[in-house]
Amino acid sequence: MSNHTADLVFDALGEPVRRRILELLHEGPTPVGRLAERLPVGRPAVSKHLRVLSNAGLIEHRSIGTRNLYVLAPGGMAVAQQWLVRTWDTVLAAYAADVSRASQQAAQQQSSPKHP
Amino acid sequence: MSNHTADLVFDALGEPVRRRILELLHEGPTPVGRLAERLPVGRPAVSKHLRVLSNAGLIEHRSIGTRNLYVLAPGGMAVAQQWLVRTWDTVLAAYAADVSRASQQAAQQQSSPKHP
DNA sequence: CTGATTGGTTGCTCTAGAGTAACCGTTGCC
DNA sequence: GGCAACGGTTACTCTAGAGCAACCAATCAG
Repeated sequence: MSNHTADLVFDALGEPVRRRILELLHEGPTPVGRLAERLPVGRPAVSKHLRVLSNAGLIEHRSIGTRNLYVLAPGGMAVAQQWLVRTWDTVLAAYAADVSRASQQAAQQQSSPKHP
Repeated sequence: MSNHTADLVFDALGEPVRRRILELLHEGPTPVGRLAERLPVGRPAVSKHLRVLSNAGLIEHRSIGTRNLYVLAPGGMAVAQQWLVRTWDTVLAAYAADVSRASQQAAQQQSSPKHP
């Protein structure tokens, strides 16, 4: 399924510089040199980050001559949001119920089904 | 601002073990020992990950005697979704498609650039 | 009180990966 | 053709952090 894709996406989003790259790309298509100018890292590091982001489906690149313009791609964000919603789905639905039930369990302190 | 909070959230989500913890907590409140049993790491590592997740607002913990039950918290997910939507706002406008609607449009087999 | 269980913390090792410098390939312009 | 500019890749170093073993603190049962 898209589980491994979610792994790639969140692993890519787990780095601050990569998030900054995405924020910079939010302004529009940008070549690598421009990104490196506005980032506290060099161009090789930016290239690596761009490769990771592209592999995760978060950005796309189009080669125009000797220049590569990078743009945001919606696929990665869709995967991330789907994972977030899927993980928190039942929690958001039954959040209040879990809270009150946990309080009752705290008072009773039972239901300890453990197995070696 | 909520920007540093987003940094905390995505940094917490950037680790595979932490994402597994969140998936396990999706099933309901769970103590630390139970998490360590189902994870490929020991209890000290789980404790550290739980601290990071709690610091990011992704989980909450409830001390019941000598047992600590951990549950998912909705605050962290809200921050993550807000950051995602904010970053991809322009892109979503450019593609003129919502995320959930993109799936339906993909089902209708429109000639749009899609990828697995 | 004593023993047992659960959870958290500390000190330590070790690996993944982030960053850089140097080099190479390609394209565009004269 | 020759030259400059832009990007990507490789080899290498170095640091952040993930993991574990051991120990400590707190709680409940008898």
